[in-house]
Amino acid sequence: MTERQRKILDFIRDYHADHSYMPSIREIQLGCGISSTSVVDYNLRLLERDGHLKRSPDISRAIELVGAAPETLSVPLCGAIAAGEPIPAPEPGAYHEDVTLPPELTPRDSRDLYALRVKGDSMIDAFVTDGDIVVLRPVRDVPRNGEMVAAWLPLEDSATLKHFHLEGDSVRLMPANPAMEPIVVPAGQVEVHGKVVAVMRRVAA
Amino acid sequence: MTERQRKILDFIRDYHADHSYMPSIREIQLGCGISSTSVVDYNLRLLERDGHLKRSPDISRAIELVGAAPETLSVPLCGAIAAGEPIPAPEPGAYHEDVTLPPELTPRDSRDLYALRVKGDSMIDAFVTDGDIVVLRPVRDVPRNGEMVAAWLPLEDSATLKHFHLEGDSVRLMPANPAMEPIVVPAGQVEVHGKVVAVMRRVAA
DNA sequence: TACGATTGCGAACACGCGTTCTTTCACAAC
DNA sequence: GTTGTGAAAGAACGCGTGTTCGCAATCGTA
Repeated sequence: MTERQRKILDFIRDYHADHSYMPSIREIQLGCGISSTSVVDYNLRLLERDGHLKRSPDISRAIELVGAAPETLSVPLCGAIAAGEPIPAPEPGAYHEDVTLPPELTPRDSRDLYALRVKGDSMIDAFVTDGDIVVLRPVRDVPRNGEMVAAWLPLEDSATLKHFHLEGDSVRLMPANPAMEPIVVPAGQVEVHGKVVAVMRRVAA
Repeated sequence: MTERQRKILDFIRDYHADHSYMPSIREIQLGCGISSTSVVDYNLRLLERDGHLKRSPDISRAIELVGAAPETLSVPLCGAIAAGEPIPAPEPGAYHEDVTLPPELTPRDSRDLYALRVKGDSMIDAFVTDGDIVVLRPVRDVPRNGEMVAAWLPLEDSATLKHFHLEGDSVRLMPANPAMEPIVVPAGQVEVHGKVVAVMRRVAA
C-alpha cells in the first residue's frame, strides 16, 4: 500500500470517528493535501480493489470501511441468574437492557448470544463472582465436559451456573465453590440453557 | 415524537447499520413512504431541534445520530502484566492494540485508562486469572486499602497485581493466592501504576 | 531510446441531493 | 368570518460531488 493510500485510509477513519458520516472526495483531497480529486478517486479505486473499503458508485460519501470495523455487538441482558431461581430466557422484547460486547469478547459464532448478571457465589473458584455479567450462547448440541453452563433442574426448580460433566447416562454439575456440593442427576432431568463464552466485571472505584 | 418521526429515525438507524454511510433525504423519503422531500426535511429539522440527531447544512448525507451513541470507549492494550516483569507504561504510540470498552464497564472518570493482559495466577482468589484483560486507571492519589493495583517494586525489579494496604509507613501487597506470600515494604519502595477498574475475559469455546 | 504501466494533475461534465418556494388542508384562537 | 400555525405535498433551483477525459511526470523494461 502506498504512503498516500495509507494517509487516505487514516483520514477516512478519523473523519468517520468525528462525524458519523463519510468524507467526500474533495474533503479527502483537502485533508490529505492532494491537488486533484481524480487522484483521490484513483487511489480509492485501488483501495477498493485491494479490499480495504467498498464504494457505491454515484452516491455521495458512500464509502464503507471493511477491515477496520470495530464490530461491537449488542446482546440483550435478560436478567440475573441466581441459585434456585428460574433462568430468564432470551426472549425478544422481554428485556430492558443491552450489553455492548467488545470484539475481544465476541466469539466466532455470535448468533443468539445473551447476557445474565450473576447473583451469588456458586462459581467463585472459576473466577466468576457476584455481580459479574456472563455472556451465554444457547446450547444446540451437548456441551463438552468442563464447560461452564447455565443449568436448569426442572424437578427441583433450581438453577445455577455450573461446570458440566456428562458421565454415562448421568450429568454431574460441579460448582466451583468448596462450600457447595456437586449435583448428579440423570441426563434427562437437566436442561442446559446456555454455555458461558465471556465474562465482564466492573470493579468498584 | 410523531409516528412518522420515529419511522424516519428507525430507518436512518437501520440504513446506517447496513451501510456505514448515511441515507440521503430522498432515500429516507422512499424508505418511509413519504411523498415529498420537503416533508423529510421538515421532520429532520424537528428531530434535530429535539436533539435526536445533528445535521450539517449543505452537505450530502450528513446526519449524525446523537442519542443512540453506544458510547464505547477505546483504551490502549499496552501489553501484559506478569509477576516479576516490568509494568508496561501507557505511552502513546507504544502499543499496537486497542480494547473497546462497553459502557457497562466504563467508570465515571474515564481519562487515561489503559488495559493489560494478565499473565499468571497471582490474583486467582480475586476472580482474576491468566489471560484476563484488566482495565486500569493511573493512580493520582494514594489508593484506598483493599483496592487491586498494579504495583512496581523498584528495588526488586518486580511487579504484579496485588491488593493494596497502607499500614502506617509501610505498604502491604496482598496476593489473592494462598500459594503466594504477602509483601510488606516501606511506602517509599513501591510505585502504584494503576488500579483495576474492570475485568474482561473470553472463555474458550 | 522507445514504450507501456503507474501515478498524479486539472478541468469540465452531469447527476446527486439539500434547500426553498408556493399551495393545500386541518385545526384552534380571536 | 379572519388569522395563525403545524403538517404535508410538489416543483424548481442550485450547489455538492462523483466521474471522466486529456495530458504530464516517473519508472521499469526491452
